[in-house]
Amino acid sequence: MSPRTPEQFEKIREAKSQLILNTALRLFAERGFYATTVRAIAKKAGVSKGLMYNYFESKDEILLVLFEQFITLVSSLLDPDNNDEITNKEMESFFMQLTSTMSEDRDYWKLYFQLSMQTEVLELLRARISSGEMLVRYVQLIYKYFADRFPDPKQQMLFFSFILKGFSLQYVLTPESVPEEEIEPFWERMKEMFIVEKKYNTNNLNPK
Amino acid sequence: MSPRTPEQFEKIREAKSQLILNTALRLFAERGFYATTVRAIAKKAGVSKGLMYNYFESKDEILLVLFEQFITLVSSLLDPDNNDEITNKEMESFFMQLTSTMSEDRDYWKLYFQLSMQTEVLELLRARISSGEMLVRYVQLIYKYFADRFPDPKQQMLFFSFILKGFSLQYVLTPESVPEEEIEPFWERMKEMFIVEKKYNTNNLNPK
Amino acid sequence: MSPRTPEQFEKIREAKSQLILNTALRLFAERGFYATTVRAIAKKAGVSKGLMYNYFESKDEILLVLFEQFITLVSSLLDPDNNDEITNKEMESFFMQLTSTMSEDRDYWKLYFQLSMQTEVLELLRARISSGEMLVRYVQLIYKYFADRFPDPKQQMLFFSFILKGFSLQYVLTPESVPEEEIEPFWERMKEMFIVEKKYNTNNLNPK
Amino acid sequence: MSPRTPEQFEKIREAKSQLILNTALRLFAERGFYATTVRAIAKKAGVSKGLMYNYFESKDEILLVLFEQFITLVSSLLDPDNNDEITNKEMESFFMQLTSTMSEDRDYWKLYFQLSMQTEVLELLRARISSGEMLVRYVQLIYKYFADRFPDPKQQMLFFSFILKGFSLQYVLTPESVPEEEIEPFWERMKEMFIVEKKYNTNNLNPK
DNA sequence: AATGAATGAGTGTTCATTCAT
DNA sequence: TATGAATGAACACTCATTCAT
Repeated sequence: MSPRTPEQFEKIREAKSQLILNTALRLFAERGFYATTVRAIAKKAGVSKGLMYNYFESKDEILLVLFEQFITLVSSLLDPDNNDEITNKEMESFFMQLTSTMSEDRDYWKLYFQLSMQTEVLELLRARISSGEMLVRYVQLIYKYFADRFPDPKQQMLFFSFILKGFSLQYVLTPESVPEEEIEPFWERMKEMFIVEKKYNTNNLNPK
Repeated sequence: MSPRTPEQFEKIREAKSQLILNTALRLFAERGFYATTVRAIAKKAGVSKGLMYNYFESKDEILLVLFEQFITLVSSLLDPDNNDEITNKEMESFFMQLTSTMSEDRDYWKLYFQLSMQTEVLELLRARISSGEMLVRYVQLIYKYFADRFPDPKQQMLFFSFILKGFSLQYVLTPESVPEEEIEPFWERMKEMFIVEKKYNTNNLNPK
Repeated sequence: MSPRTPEQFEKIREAKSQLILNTALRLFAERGFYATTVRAIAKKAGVSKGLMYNYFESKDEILLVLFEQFITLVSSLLDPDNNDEITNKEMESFFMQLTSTMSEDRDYWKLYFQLSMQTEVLELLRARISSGEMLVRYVQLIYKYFADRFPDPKQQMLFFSFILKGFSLQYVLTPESVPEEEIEPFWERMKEMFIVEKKYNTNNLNPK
Repeated sequence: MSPRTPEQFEKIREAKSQLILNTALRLFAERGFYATTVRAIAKKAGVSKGLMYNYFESKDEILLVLFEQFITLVSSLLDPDNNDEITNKEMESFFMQLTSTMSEDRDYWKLYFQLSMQTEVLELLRARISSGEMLVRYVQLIYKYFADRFPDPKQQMLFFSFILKGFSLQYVLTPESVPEEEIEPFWERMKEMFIVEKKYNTNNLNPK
């Protein structure tokens, strides 16, 4: 048999790597990070424990990579065409995408919410996550959105974030508690509340 | 020397027991249940590992007792004078108490949110928690509140729960992200939205 | 109230001591030495753990004292009037007493058999038991009994000891497997086999 | 390098497994089950504590496997060619095998006797041992043997069991107390007593 | 690239024993 | 004399990680 080309090797590595990641994600979301053993991931993925360490340095690193994938996922949601400001259209599209990503990538979201409650795991990630600055940028953009439209932008933004957070949490963790037929009206209400004509045209990007 | 009286023993037990519970609560909230070792609790509480098992059957039981204390805490918040329905006044007072309990008993709430993300720990509790029915009762009461006031009670209640959940989460986990001066306006807005005159006077307690 | 006299104190001590011993014996026989905790003995005896150490140095010492009481019990069984030899009558009475002591003091016997299987516990006792020499004397007496009556005393004595050991074991540990009505015939058979006229009149006390 | 083949792994597992079992058996027989720590087994077997749990679920399971091996051992002794009845020849051969197995597999027998005195350990085994029915069958066969040969089969069988039990106990626990040269005559005597012509030809398998 | 046997530090838990009262 | 809170060494067991093959 002819030896595999380097490209083929790379492909195999890539596939195995994703297999392990996907399996780990499912188990982390299901049972929690601590309660999931490396052995369990290996077994479910159909590979040996040893092989996993060929792809990832540690259990922690698997989590880290998954978290980075999640950040990328979320980033793509938020990413507006125009980097200077978020338009009403973009906001509306963001609403729609949010519901769909939470359905499709529920495990990522479950994991995310799980982690956000556990300071000690977050520490582990924070040190190695480089996307911090990006988030700051988004917060600024969103603040501008509200500042352009409301006399009390901080209050509006806070309220907005509470609702989104609450919805996400409930929709991700206990989807059965959010009736299908109420989702559409919910977003309609959100649009009415927060998607309004731009009035103030500020350039101040800083919430403070 | 004469031995301690039973009352003295009871006093000692009560004090130590609370000391251990408080220490455990702080650590659980800080680091998470799994990441907190029995040794760490003992050390921080200034007692021996062995003594902890004199007071609690297991690490799990400590969690259980803390959870029960939390349930009691929450129950007292929700308990309306009149068991048949929640009045506007009671709802208003509930809003106020919520903020204060989340400040004062932040660790209980942190622990609660943590647990609500971790299915496997919840299982452990669910089997031994008897307060389930009580909660059902509350949900019914709250539903009646909305049914009495709004033409679309399910939507309102859902929206209401999203906001409360989002606020609680943010206020408990990252209080620094909720500016002090925005809290009062937030509750005002909540009152405007949800505390309105009773109109429909339904007797149907069931959301379905 | 007048203070107790030293004699009264002594009486109280004696009674408490026996209470603890009896309780321990029952539990040891029931559950085994290792599986019986000091706490369990204290609880069942209705005294505090601390008090037990007022009477006995350790859990091991309780066992030791019980074992010594057992040795005393057995000694009284074997003790013939005439120290020089065992008569037919004495042997017959020994048979009878054996059955009755095994009924009445079953717990002591159970404990004894338990210990005889556990080398490590025996070591503990052996070092502190002083009754060893006495037993040697008995073996010599019994050997003389057989030497006086049989041409093959060693074989007879061995057979005799097998049967007694087997009977005792079964009667003590699983009395329900020894039908009441078969006990009398069993001893009759033993008498026929081993209680015979003295023939050889040896003075040789040594089996070898 | 290429990984080991499954066969190689199986071989390693088998060897290690037996190594651990043998070491455990020796220590259990020597010191008793409770007094033997997992650490001690690991140390003596020259493996790590952790590895033992790769092969056995628990210390209890090691005991269970050893007990099952013992049951298999004993079964092979008792198993007559003809399942309907035990012949004189089979009984004679049983006598011979008994002595040899007790010499060769003394540790198994020591462990067995130890366990039969300790109710609490037995409970552990009883729940998981499936060989109970087989033993009932043997008892029936042996009863038939006596019923076919003696007018008082129950008495004979009882006597028989006492002697065997007594002999076994003494031979296993204190072999030095059973002189080599007396063993042959002992079995001769047993043969004379219990191996006789078949007379009654009963079909009743039940002792009652 | 791939395996799983092997490790050992760490976990929750037990229990005989001590000691302040 | 009497109590039970308190200790800590020891226990059975777990699991991320390493490594010979």
